[in-house]
Amino acid sequence: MSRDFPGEFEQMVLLSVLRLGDGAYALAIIRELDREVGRRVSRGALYKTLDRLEGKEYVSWSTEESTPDRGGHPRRLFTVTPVGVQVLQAARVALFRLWDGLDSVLGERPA
Amino acid sequence: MSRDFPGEFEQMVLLSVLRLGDGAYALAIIRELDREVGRRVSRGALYKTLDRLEGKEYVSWSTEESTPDRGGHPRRLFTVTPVGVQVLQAARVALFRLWDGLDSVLGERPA
DNA sequence: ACATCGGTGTCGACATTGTAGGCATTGAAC
DNA sequence: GTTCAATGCCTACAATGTCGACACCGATGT
Repeated sequence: MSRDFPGEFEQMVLLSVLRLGDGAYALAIIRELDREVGRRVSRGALYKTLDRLEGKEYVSWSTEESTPDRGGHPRRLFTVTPVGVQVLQAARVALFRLWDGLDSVLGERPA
Repeated sequence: MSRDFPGEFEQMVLLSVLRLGDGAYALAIIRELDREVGRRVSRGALYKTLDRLEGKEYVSWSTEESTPDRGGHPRRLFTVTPVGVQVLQAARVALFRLWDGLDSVLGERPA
């Protein structure tokens, strides 16, 4: 029984994938989250979430073709599916609705 | 080991409590969530979340003094603590950061 | 009186999401 | 050929999300 609303972390991961464009593989996502919002997560945590997002068809992926400079597994490059984008839009709309009128409490909208 | 980031639903509940001001008791919150973002939850679900928020000291409450017109337990009136407000602010800033630059994908910011 | 109903809050159980740490693989560097 | 770094994968556990059933008590009917 999948919810309509992605979890808090799922949402951030989806957004990071969007931001990274073609470079969205796991380690890059981790760095992005750390850089942008100071969120530190382990690889295991991230992969788990990515797998779940894949299960809900919010993301899909393909392995990188170019030979990995440094060995090991090839990178998995993620992209957000149209459904994933929809869900993000819906989540954003919902939050804006709830934030509306609360500027005096929460402060001005961040730039 | 409490996280810094409130869960997705926790956040919405906190926002609803803020919106409702003094009228923030459980049933009102449920109606608010349904009205604003179309989210339907049972009372059990909500109380559980409110209790957890209390545990983290993001909300506090007091029972309504005025005699309840219709019997039963007195209403619990919730308020968001300063810490709760802080957390909401932080969450909002984080999301704004991640949304930044994605308008072409997510569409214009909702009013 | 008595049963019923409607608005409350409470509890116990289970599903989903969040999180870490350790293992496996392979090329490069020494 | 040993070590190291960059990957991905798996198992286990913690936190959050969710419901349904229960208990309480005033009002309202009968």
